[in-house]
Amino acid sequence: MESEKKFLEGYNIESYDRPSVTTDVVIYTIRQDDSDSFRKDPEKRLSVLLIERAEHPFKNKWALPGGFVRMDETVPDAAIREAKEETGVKPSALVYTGVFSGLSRDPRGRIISNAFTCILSNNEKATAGTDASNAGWFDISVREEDGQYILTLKKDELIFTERLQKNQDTSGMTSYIKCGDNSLAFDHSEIILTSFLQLREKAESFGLIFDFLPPEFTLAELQRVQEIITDKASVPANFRRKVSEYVEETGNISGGAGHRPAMLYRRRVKEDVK
Amino acid sequence: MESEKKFLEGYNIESYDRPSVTTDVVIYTIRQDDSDSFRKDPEKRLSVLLIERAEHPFKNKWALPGGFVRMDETVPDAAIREAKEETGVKPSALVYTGVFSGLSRDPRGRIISNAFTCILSNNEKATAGTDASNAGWFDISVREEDGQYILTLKKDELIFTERLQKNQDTSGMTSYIKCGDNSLAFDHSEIILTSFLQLREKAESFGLIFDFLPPEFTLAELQRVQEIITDKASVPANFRRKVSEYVEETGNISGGAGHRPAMLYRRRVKEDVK
DNA sequence: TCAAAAGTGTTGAGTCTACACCCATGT
DNA sequence: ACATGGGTGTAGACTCAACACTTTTGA
Repeated sequence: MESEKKFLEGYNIESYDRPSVTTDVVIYTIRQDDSDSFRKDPEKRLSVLLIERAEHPFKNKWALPGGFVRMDETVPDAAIREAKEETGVKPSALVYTGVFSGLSRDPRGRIISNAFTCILSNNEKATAGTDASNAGWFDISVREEDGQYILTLKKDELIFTERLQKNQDTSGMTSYIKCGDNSLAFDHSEIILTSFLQLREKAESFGLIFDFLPPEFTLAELQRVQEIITDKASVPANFRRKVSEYVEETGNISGGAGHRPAMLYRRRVKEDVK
Repeated sequence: MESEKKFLEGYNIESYDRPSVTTDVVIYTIRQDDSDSFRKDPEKRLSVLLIERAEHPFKNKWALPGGFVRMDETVPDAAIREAKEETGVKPSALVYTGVFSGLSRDPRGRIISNAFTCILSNNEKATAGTDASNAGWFDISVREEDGQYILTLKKDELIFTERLQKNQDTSGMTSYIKCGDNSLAFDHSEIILTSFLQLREKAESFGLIFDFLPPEFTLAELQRVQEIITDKASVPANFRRKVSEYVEETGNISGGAGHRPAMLYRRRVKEDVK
């Protein structure tokens, strides 16, 4: 097409006002304390990676890993790059979370962020943070109280609590609006809540829970992951029956844990015909 | 914070290379033919709004409504504006669909699009297109054939067929890749497929189907909407029982069709305690 | 020996599907 | 009258939560 070629030669995209684009990543993992009893499973907690900002804006506040999307990478690639930079590990389960584009979400100017959720399996030993930045895992919990969500992030003595109000605009878009002041940078508490609610919903139907574990795992480990995320206990006998359609036996046996060894399973790849 | 203020004064966001941001909107409605029998329900079809591009790039190709996000509006607001411009009506059910950020998706340069799905209730009489643009409703259907999705869009004699391959990258992001040449502009066939699969999944669990109908409707109408989208028939007796938790009676009665009048229902607002 | 977890079996409640059947209407 | 959609009832299949019970290990 000759005329299209000519059009493109005359077209300069730089000549229009436009926003900047960043990506932010909510990285989850499950951490455990050292065991107190030799037999008992150590307590495990769902955690999110945050970074203490070394530079303005929001200097010294904690924020999600993230940054500007480069000209030569897609948005998901940028998210993977950010996650790898902060943990040293390529995350699994990159899931799209949403756009965050409030007009004053960033004091530097008009910046639109595309947020992703991803998961680090607990056998990868991630190095939280680079030399340049101070990073840390925060235990996350969310509870609902008269229509508001209360998000709590906790790392040792550092505790952030944010109240967020669910909002449906006239077109049916749902978003979450902070009540009160920032304890996290930007609108990151909204991003984290959005991401967490997505994660919890998927985990209830056995989605994303496999990504927290190594390729081979016991059903009890898998059940524990689901329970930690959804905050709902289930009966082992029932869990193993419901999950059976998603897993298959490896033939290997776990051992060395003060009790009867368990069959190791792997995730079932395809939807096999029944 | 004095130092933050100073930082921001020295910060010029314009000095960085950055992509442009657009939004594209997949607008659905359900259309019906004129009735052939006085009694029988007219046949209904799910349709998507497309616009024939008047300008380069992709001049004379059909594309989704969309455009650049302005500096003074959020991304969802831009989507609502675009939808209103092309239909004259404010759409309901704006749902986030995804980011599309392939490096060469737009010949004008690096452009990232955030796509939305929205729905026009069939009682609004939308005026497809503005004076400036040629717009039209295309019947949409998707079928699966040995692992590929086949998307068909049809308006009178105009028929577009696109084959798309499901792709999971190593991080678990799923996307759909066109096989063969473009019959639609940009990567819009991928956006439409992504949107449609989301719509169908939600419709199966009674999501989004209400937005195709006026505020008061009969259960048969609602059932028809679900059947059109999911392409699965259900038994009326069972449908009405399953849907009962999402609706409530209005007390009004429909009439004037060649058969027994039906109770009109509305969407139930809250999750009432049982 | 025994605490802890692995794993199987069973029962009763509830849900879902398919089908049979009657109702009300406008032409 | 009758085709068409509105609406209720129900038997059998299936699913699921809860609980009882046996097995196997390492210290």
